[in-house]
Amino acid sequence: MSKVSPVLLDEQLCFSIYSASKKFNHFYQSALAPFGLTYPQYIALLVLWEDAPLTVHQLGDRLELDSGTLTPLLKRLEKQGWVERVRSRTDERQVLIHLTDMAAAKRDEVYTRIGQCQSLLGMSDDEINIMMTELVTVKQQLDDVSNQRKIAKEVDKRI
Amino acid sequence: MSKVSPVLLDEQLCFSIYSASKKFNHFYQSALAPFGLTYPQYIALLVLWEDAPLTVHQLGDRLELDSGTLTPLLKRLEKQGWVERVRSRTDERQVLIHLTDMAAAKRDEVYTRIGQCQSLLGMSDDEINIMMTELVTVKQQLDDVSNQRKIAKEVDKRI
DNA sequence: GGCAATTTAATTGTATACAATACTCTCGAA
DNA sequence: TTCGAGAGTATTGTATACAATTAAATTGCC
Repeated sequence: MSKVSPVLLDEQLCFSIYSASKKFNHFYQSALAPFGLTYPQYIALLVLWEDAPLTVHQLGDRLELDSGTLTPLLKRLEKQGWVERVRSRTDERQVLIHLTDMAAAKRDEVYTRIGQCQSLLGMSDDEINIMMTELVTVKQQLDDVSNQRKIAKEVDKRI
Repeated sequence: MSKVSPVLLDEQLCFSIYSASKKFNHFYQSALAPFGLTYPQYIALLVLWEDAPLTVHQLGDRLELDSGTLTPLLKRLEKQGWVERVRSRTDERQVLIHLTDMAAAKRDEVYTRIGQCQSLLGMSDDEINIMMTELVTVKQQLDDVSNQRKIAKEVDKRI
């Protein structure tokens, strides 16, 4: 006759994170309005500004996104003039994502804009680092759990 | 001749949160697989289990979602037998979301399942509370900034 | 060298999100 | 009382996400 404890939305870490993620999305959408970029488009450009060209797969590794999401996203970025998608000649399976001259030219403008908008949040580097460290731990736990399940499934298959 | 500081993906709090949110989504999808629920469907049910019936608007306030997202989501929950959407008789504009008997009957089963899966994460209540407190602060900052912009726009209009 | 297994992108189908708009319904003021 | 403003929901259009499948290219193994 054990009583089940209720699950209350306001006590769920997942919902805090889900909600914060949506707010950040909105914040960046609005910060990047002068450039017409969405948040996922922006982080794709961030990675490319660090190290272009990259294959779709490499970009997906950094962003934790697959080709189902990236292919249409990159086509939109291409249409807007930020990137070029070029089929690799050494390996015809791969598509290399290059930055255009416009993207290179606008990089510092975007960096500056982001810096200004982030300063509005009034968070210290310390506060940010503490949260990121905690988030790394949570994400690691989530990965571990899902890997355990995958391994369990794999083991089941082989029996 | 001031140099613009680069914006590196791995140093962005937004990306940590975005990525954690996706992992949580996946974690719950998998935890709730026996019930065929997605994460957003699950949190809608959580709110309804706390306090049904609710109007679409009231549910949206709790979940921070609008009718554009909730209407189709609730139709899917209805099709799967979790809720009933009933046009209010006292105010024909409103639609009341009621839980079905099946939803009431399965509540404790879902609560139990979630409790078991969360325990796999191995996080203490303290750790969770600390993170949630920090997230509240971040979200408040994000709200403040976007409200400031809204007010600024409003002021501009009136000039 | 030849072919099965693997790798890489693209495609398909389903489910969020959300801005903008449309459509009812309600309520309050002239 | 009636009409216009506002509220509540649904719809439309665009952009993610991601599982599952497809298609083409490459690699590995004999």
